[in-house]
Amino acid sequence: MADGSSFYITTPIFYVNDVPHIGHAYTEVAADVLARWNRQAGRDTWMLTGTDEHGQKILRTATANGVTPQEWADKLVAEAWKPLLDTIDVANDDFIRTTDERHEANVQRFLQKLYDDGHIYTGEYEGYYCVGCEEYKQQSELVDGEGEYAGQLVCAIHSKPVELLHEKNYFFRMSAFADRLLELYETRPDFVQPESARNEVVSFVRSGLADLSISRSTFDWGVKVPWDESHVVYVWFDALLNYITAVGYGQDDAEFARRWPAQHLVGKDILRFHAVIWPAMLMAAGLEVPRGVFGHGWLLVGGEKMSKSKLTGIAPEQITDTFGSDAFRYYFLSAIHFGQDGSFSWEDLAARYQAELANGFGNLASRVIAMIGRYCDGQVPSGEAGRTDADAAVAALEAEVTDAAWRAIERLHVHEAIAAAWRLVDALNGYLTEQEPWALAKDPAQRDRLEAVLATAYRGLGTLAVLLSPVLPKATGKLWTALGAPGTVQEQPIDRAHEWTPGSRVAALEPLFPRVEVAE
RNA sequence: GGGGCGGUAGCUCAGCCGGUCAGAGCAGUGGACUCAUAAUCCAUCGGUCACGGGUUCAAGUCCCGUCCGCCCUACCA
Repeated sequence: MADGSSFYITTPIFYVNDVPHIGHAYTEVAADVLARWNRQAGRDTWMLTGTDEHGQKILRTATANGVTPQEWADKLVAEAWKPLLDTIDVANDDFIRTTDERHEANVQRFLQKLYDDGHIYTGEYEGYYCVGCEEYKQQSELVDGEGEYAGQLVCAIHSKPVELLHEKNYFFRMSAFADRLLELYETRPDFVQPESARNEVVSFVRSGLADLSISRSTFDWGVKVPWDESHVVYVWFDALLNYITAVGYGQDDAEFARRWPAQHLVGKDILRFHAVIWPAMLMAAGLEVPRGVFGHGWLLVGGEKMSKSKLTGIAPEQITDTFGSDAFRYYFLSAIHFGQDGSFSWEDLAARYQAELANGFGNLASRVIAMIGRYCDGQVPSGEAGRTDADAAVAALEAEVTDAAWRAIERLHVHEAIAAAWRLVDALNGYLTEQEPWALAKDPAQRDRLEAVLATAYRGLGTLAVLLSPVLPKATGKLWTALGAPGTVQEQPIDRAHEWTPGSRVAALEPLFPRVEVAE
């Protein structure tokens, strides 16, 4: 079970040039559920998210829009990225921007230390640079252009011409850390999850690591290299450091010691930055490597990957406007095996909303609350006198799923945790059908049994409220109120969900997941 | 070119070291029930397990090849 230990979880910081789509929201929601769950289990929890605001692409976009890059970033943070967190009900503890003073100053501190310790050298770099990708491309990543770009080499991802750049750069001796990285993957097999992601990382590092160019001098929108202000720090090197600058690196040792190391959650497309470059940077600085890096899958829409670069995304509001934030959270975290790619479709979303949330959980809550209102005048019965083995079985299941869910969360298997809780939803619906409290209510002689059945259902419902509160914070909050239970549902120890304290009276409950009329 | 992953009921997916492995959920169909959001519960229809070979007493489950989708990673220019 949980102790008071620290749990620090991060999402990637969003590149402000993008428009939020459900892929971004998926990562956020996953991190948020893990954070809420750990927090509710008594761990000293911290969830960080934020924005990545430097780099040539943002400079160019801002210029094209006639504003400074800072103004551009401010606008997008205020109008797109922070609102996204509200849209999907994310309760992050902090939001870092790479333009924050606390970040920039300590990126410089970090870099200076690496420089002083001999991990950085001056070199010459020539290569094809894709502005869209913010990185130099290998020949294999380029294709011949078509149409207006015929005859030129273009980036395979962006289909835009690359530029041949030749610049003096500062290089990070990443190659020196290959052996230590391999040892890390070896001794901590769960450092990179899932297994498939780990295998790719290992084979990548085994094939040899090159040093990393970490500065740019062709533009100036970035953190200045402290010993050479004609250079700015490479945007990825800058961005990765947010995970430590946000928790006190360089300026609050106590806070840093309390939080670090973090569990990182990333899309598998940026796994390498987090599982190779980032640990190497930390090793060079003499800091602890992350607790782990989990690379989740992509959301497939119509069989195709949703793309950050191609802006083929679906906006989260399209879903939450109709189904609500709880349904958004539930759908993506339960329907998709966390770590694997998952198919999204409106049909599937609507079907699961209806079958699982409305008819399964929501209706269960309605019928139990309604029966206590009707048969017990709203008084929560103790039910002690009429218990049978059936009630003991439900109680045992509550304990079992509570335990199973928590074990799943500890392994970051969110979908398993939800599935465990859902076993209780199904069991309670079945229990009610078998026990037929509505029939018991017609016979005064069965009064004790009726109260026992309703008490058992009531208890089970409360356990569900606690267990599902990280995933369905809004609905379980309403349910908690209807149950008349003391305090808030978020205050209940989730690793002992089945031990919640019942209330004395139930209150009316509106449908938690109203039926949705679906177009098409 | 190498490496890896996937192709199982209409849909989304489980099936570890070969022997009730042909499954689950949803959808569909039939029935029961009425506390509840026309809900719930029970039963049931449904698959040549991508394709072709092979190993074996026995293969979605191992081997070889082919096709399709995807990921990682080279080389030549």
